[in-house]
Amino acid sequence: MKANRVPKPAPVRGMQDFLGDQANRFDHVVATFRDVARRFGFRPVMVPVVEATSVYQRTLGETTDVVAKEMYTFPDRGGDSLTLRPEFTAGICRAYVSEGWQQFAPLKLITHGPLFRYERPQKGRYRQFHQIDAEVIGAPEPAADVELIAFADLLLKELGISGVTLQLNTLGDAETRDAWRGALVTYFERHRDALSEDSLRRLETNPLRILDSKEAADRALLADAPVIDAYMSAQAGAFFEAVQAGVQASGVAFVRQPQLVRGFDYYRHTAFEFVSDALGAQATVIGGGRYDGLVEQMGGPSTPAVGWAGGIERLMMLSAQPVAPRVDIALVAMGPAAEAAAPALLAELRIAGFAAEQAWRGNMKKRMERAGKSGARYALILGEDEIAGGTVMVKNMQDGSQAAVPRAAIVRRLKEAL
RNA sequence: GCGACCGUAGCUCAAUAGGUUAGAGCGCCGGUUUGUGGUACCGGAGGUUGCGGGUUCGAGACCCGUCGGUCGCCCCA
Repeated sequence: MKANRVPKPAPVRGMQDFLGDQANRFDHVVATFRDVARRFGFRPVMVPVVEATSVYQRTLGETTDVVAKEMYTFPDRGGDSLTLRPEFTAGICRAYVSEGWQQFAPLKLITHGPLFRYERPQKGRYRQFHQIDAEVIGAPEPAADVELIAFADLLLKELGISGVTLQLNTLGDAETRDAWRGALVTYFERHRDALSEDSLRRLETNPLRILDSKEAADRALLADAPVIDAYMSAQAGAFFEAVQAGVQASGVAFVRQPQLVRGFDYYRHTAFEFVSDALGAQATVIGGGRYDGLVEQMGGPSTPAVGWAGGIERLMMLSAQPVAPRVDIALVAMGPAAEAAAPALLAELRIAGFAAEQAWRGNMKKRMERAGKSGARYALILGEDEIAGGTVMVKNMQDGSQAAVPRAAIVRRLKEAL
């Protein structure tokens, strides 16, 4: 009889709970990321989930959607305006300046965690989502860009993800970008009447974005739109050449995508995205680029930097199913004497490095059932007979065979078997 | 913010064109087996059909509203 019905609680819109396979996949993406990062010599950095609103407002660009309508911004009890981080880079640069990390430059950093954007959720897009993130701060060399791209590429391979293509472009240096942008505006102004409604708005807010419009009307105009190469300064051109050569030499396949632009205002030079067509309307799995002016804009010294971020949920959707966490041993202890002896046996097994679990309740059948479901390789049966004889029954869960092993020899014997 | 589709046990779904007591599989609990899992058989618990209103003799099905979900637009990881 349910007296008072409490409505079933739901997670906040666009936020998810993970258990089982989902949680395993999440964990697997992060663990693989850490492992690959280690091979590239990247080190962890931790930064807050919340920053002063100004950290994002100024740097991402006032007119970008993230700043204009997607930030979780709220006043704290002291009246300061805070924002849940919508991306990693700005916060890391803030920390770099706050903590005087220039003394450690060049820094190769990784981090991961939740990000928040107030958007309408859909496939591969959530209000709380998670990213892995890699940044190189304090390196003007194209080799830094190359290494980051190789890092991302190897990560995808290690995750068993295929069918992803690397699109590479340059936005040039500040002069190049400005000149190109000006040419684009002039060009699209001339074709105002042919532009889609959305692109007319983009023309005012972020003209570069017209380049990746999905509207057929817009796409028809793109063929003759000015290409950045025509406005490229010598240095910017040379830089991009070096990046492309390095990526190629790393054995990473890519396609030049001259219409690739990125969402935030701080990007300069290299811009890239690893894209997939298996994510519904979302294409980008990992995206990044160079942001040479950002640290300085934060009030720090002039500092070149590059980085990328990858969506963990998106990587989870693309990765082959990871193996479930391995359980070596399930202990089935029956009777008061056995249950009293269980902790010591478990402690010994765990200290020896085994993944050992114990069923806490039920009759023998139930406990064996649990042992079977846990996927344990061996079940250790400890009952009155074993206690009396100073042994443990070791059962191979694959073939069902079992044998009594002296209690004192148990760890050694399991080490031989596993 | 806009659009389309969808809300039935814990989960995945069913319920002829409105018609008795809303079913099944999986999972869970118990039994066949008072010390042996993965197979099998038997039994059991578990539902205000998202919520509110309306139409009807009668609504899980139809209508309106609302909340939630999914997918798409915008934008992005």
